[in-house]
Amino acid sequence: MKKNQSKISIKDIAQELGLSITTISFIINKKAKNRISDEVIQKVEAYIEKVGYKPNSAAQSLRTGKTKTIVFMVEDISDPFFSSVAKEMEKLAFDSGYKIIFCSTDNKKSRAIELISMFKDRQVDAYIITPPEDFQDEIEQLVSENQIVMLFDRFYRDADYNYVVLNNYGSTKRAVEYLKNQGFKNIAYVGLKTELSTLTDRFDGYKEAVREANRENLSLLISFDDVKSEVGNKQFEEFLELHPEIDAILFATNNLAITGLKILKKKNIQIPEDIGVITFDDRDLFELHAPAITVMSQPITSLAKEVISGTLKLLKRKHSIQDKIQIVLDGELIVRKSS
Amino acid sequence: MKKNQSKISIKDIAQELGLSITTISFIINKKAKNRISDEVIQKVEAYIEKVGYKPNSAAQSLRTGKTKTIVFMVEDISDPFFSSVAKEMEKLAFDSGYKIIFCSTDNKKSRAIELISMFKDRQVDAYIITPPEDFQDEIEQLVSENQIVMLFDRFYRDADYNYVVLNNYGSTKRAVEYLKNQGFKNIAYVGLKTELSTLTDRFDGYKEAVREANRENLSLLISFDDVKSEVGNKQFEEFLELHPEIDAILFATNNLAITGLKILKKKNIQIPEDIGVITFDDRDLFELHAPAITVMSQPITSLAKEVISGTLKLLKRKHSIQDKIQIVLDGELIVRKSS
DNA sequence: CTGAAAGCGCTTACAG
DNA sequence: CTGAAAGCGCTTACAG
Repeated sequence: MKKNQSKISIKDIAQELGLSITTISFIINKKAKNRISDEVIQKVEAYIEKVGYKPNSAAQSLRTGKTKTIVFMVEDISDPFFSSVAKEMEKLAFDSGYKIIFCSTDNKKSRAIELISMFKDRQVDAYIITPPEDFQDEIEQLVSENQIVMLFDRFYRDADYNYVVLNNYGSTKRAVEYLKNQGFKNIAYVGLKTELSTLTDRFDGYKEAVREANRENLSLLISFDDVKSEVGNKQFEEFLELHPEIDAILFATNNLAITGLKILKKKNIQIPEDIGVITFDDRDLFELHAPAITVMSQPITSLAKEVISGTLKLLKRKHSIQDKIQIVLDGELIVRKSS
Repeated sequence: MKKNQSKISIKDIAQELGLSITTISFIINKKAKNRISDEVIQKVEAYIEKVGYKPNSAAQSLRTGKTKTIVFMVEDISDPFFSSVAKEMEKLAFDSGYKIIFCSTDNKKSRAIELISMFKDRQVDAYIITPPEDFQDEIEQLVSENQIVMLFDRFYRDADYNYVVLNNYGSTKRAVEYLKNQGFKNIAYVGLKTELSTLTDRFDGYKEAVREANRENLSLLISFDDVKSEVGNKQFEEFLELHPEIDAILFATNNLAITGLKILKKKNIQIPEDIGVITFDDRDLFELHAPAITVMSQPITSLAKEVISGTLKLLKRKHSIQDKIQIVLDGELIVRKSS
């Protein structure tokens, strides 16, 4: 009883009970129905329970080629949006017997390539990927190797992959229309200079909304790497000075909003009296801010559920040539004082 | 060239080059020195490079008993403190050939037990654990099974395990002394009702600091589960009403501070005029808050580095009976407007 | 209803 | 300096 339990193998059990390893294996894998007598099943299951036997997963992987592992490659696991999704996903995956390995690309293509190459050695069963810029060739390569790939947060409009994303276009349009209905006239958009669908869709949604309202397109696009730097701060300041007519701003990401709020505070601009504010992604920061910030919140739990259930569905499929899983969810507008 | 590269095995290479798999294996594992001729080594390495061969990790694991996997069991991966540490750890571990699996216990003992049992099947090489309450027996069990265990963020003062933690006692004492020097008289402590060393050490540091200053112990301890609920809010409000003399508050965790700041705002209490504020853990929220909040920040990068380098050191050891790795790091006081 | 045996892809003690 | 072979712990096609 005091022996190291991880040393018990199927062979030990077979020997102990006077059965073959075949029989034990069938019972463990629930493939015993109509093959093994109930009496034997009972005896084996009781024994397994008693000694706390757990199959060696390395041996199973070697034999079956499956590792029961899913990689979740995000932009940045310390970003509250991704870490919240990760937490929800983790539990769902564990409950289905899969473990998840998280990794961050920092939106760097080179890092993402490194990571994928590393995980190929480890033979993971599926990839959930938040691709960085200019990454479609790598995704295509992975798919062509018959790997299971699920895109998350961003996708490629012209390609037929599996994905779970927000309705960025519609959610942004809705946010702008809300600001318009609140009486704001000159609504600006502060976004990222990037080809990622998440951001281009948001920008398109904004442009369409102002076009429909016959208003001017007042937009500033900042490079990803500049957002948290002085360069980004300066660009935003200059943008405000160049367009004194702006009376509301839609920030396309929570990091942009944080940068923007700092500058607005520094310039002593009152929210919402001088400028109304709304941003993507809810964070407790926005709720606690004075004034509290209106947000277009992403449905974290639903996104996580769709990603995992979609990926598990793909893992169960026999052929990869079936329909793609393509899910688009709407954001939720949470109105606070800033607008 | 277009063949599925994951199908290449050591056997294929041996056959192709007219060598034995032994030779190939030695070269792959850098054990070829003084055994294999340089000429052969060169030839094999070139071929491996050319075909992009990667060893099958399941087979390696089965053979060696090592999985090159580390589990990092945190309280909550969506908490900014843990996700920031996780991100730093991830890179360091990957660079050493280890992958990390994150999981959250939500400070629930039952969940933590489930997770450990699950990872035992997977035979991970090491456990980095942020134990929930009343978990010492489980840690002891794991250690007695010769598993590699590294405690993080919290530890057991009376037991000799490996750990990397903050100097919670000293850092809290320093924070209180700073408030005292700023002229605050009645400094309150808002903490958690728990036996976790992190929190008891912080509370002890506070108590010692007020004792030395001949001031009263003004403290409120809230249950972990109540922090983000109405119960916690009410407890904090009542505490303030009961002690109108309080002119400064030290929050022991960032979540407590968020709750507290919401209430202070609601009650229209001015910071720092009416009450000075300082909290543990830095978050951009605190920097952006009006006024910006003074924090006792944890050295995320150093903590992550110590945890990983310590764990890797343990993994390299032959005998588990050597000295424990026990690291204590100081917090950094970042002074802002709130104090 | 049950079992003997091959084989997944490695590592390494042993032999030469 | 190089190789034949055992064995890690499973799963499963095949035989009875």
